[in-house]
Amino acid sequence: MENKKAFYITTAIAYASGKPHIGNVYDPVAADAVARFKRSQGYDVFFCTGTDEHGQKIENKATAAGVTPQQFVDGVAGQIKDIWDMLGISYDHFIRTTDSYHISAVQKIFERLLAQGDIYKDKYEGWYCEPCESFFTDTQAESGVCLDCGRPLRREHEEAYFFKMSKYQDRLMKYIDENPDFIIPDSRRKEMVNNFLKPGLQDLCVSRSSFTWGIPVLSDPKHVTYVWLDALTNYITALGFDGEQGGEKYAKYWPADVHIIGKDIIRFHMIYWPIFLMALGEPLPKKIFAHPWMLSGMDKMSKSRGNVVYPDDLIRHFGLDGVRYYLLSEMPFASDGTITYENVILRYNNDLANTLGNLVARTLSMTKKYFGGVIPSPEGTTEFDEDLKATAKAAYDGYVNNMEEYHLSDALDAVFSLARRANKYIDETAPWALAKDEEKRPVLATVIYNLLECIRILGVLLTSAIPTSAEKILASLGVNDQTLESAKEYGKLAVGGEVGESFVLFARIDSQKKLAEIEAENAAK
RNA sequence: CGCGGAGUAGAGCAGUCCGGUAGCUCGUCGGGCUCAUAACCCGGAGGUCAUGUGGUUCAAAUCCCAUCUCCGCAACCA
Repeated sequence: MENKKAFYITTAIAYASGKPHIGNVYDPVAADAVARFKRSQGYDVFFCTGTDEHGQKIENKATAAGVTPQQFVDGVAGQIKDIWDMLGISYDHFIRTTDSYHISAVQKIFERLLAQGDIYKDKYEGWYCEPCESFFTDTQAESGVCLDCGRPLRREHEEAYFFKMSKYQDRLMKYIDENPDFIIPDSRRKEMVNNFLKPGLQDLCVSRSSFTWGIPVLSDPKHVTYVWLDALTNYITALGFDGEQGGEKYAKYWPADVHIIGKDIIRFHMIYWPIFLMALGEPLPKKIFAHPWMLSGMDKMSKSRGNVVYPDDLIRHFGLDGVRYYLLSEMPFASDGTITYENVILRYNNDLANTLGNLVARTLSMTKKYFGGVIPSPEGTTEFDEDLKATAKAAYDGYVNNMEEYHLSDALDAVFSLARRANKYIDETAPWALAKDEEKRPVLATVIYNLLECIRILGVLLTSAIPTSAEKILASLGVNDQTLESAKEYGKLAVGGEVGESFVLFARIDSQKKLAEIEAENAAK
C-alpha cells in the first residue's frame, strides 16, 4: 500500500472564557477547509483544535458564576465543541489544556527548561488591580485604571519565572531569514522582525503566583505556568509529546505543516513558540498562516458595542454551508473582512442559490426531461464546448493553486467561475431548442453531458468549503469519488448512470422578510 | 521622520513581483430567453488606477522619488 504523506494542521486553541462569536470561528472554518482540501489530495491529515482553559480571567469568571474553574471550563469547552461540530469542523483531535496528558507534559517541559537554565526566577512588575487580582502592562495601564473594573491601579510586583528569549534570538532570526515563507502574509513577518527581533527580545514571564488556576510548577508549587508555555505546547502534547519525547503520532506528524492563527497572536507563534521548540531541541513548524479578522460592520465585534453575531444564530438562519461559504468567500487574504446580515443574504442568494443551486436544478431537470434521467453519451459538438472545458480546467488550477497559497476566497471564486460559465453555456446552446429537432439529439446529449460533468467537477471542488452541499451534488449524480484527482481530468463522468430528481440546493432567501425576522429575534433577547 | 501594509467605476476586490488593450463580483439601466430557485444570458452607463503639468522608458495601475489619507504592529488579556 502507498504510504500517504502526513499533513499536520492546527487552529489556535480557543480561550474558554465564553461563547465564541462569528469572528472567533473563522479560524477553525479556514483550517477545516484546508484540512479537507489536503485530504482530497490524498494526504494523511491530522487536524487538531481545542480550548485554552487556564488563567486569571477564567478564574474570575468562575468565581463570579459561583462555580469552580473546572466546572466553568467544562461548560464553555462543551459549548465551543458544540459550535465546532455545528460548523462541521472535521478535527481529528480536540485538545483541552486541562487534559491530564497535557498538564503532565507541560510540567515536565517546565522542569527541563528550568534545569537547563533557560528558565530563571525573577520579579514580575506591572500595574495591579487589587480587587480583580490582575496585572496590566504599561500600554494597557495608560489610563491608570483597571480595564475590568475601572478602579485605580498601583505598581506591584511578584515573584515569577522568566524564559531567556535573548539566548535564541539569533537562531530564530536566521531561521526566519532562511525561510521567508515561514509566516504569511509577508507583511506580518516584517512587523515582527522590525518591532521585536531587531530591537532585541525581552524575556518572557512564564509563571505567576497571584492566581492559582493554571498548571502548577512541580518544583515550586505556589507558581502556575503562565499562558504561552501552557497554550502553545498543545500543538505537540496533542500528538503525544510527553515533555521528553513523542510517540508514533508525534514522529509521524511533527513538525506541523501549518498553524492557522488569528493576526492577534502572531508574536507568540512566530517568536515564542519557535524558541520554546529550539530550547526543547524539537523541529519548528513549517508555516504559520495569520489570517485577518471578521469585523461586524466596520467595528470589531464586542458585547459592549452590541454588534456580536453568533455562529449558531447564523447557522439557524442560513444553514451550515451558508455560513461556511460566507466566511470563506468574504474574508480577504491579508485584510479584514466584514459581516453584516445584508451581505450574508446577498452572497447566499447570488452565489449559492442563483449561480450554483439553480445550475444544478436546471441541469438535473433537463436531464430528466430530455433523457429520462440517464447520463447521455456526448456524441455531437457545439462551438462552445472547448471554452467550457477550458474553464473547467482553469477552475481546477485556480482552486488548487489558491488553496496551496491559503488564498481561500480566491480559490472559491475560481470554482464559481465554472458555475457561471456553465450557466452561460446553457443559454449559448439553448438545449430546449435542440430538443425540438430530432436530428440535433446527439448535440443535445453533448450539452447535457457537459453540464452534468461540470456539476460533478463543481461538487468535487466544493467539498472543502461546503461539504454538505457538495456531497448532495455528487450524490445526485451517483458519484462517489471525491478525490481532487477526479476533478482534474474532464470527462470522467460515466455515461449511462442515472441522476436524481431536480432539487433545491439552496432556497432563495427573501431579504426583507429575513432581516425583519432577525431584528425581531434580537429585540426579544 | 518608530516599523509595515493599503489607496483601481456607487460598494467589495483582482491585476503591481515578470511594464505594452483597466478586469471580476455586487448594485444600476436597457434587452433577450424559458430548461431553472421572480432564477439564467446579453448589452449600456460608470474609472485621468490617491496626489504630483515628478523621474525612468518607445510605452507606467505596474519600476523610482516626493506628498497626502486610511489601516495594522510597537512586548506578555487570550
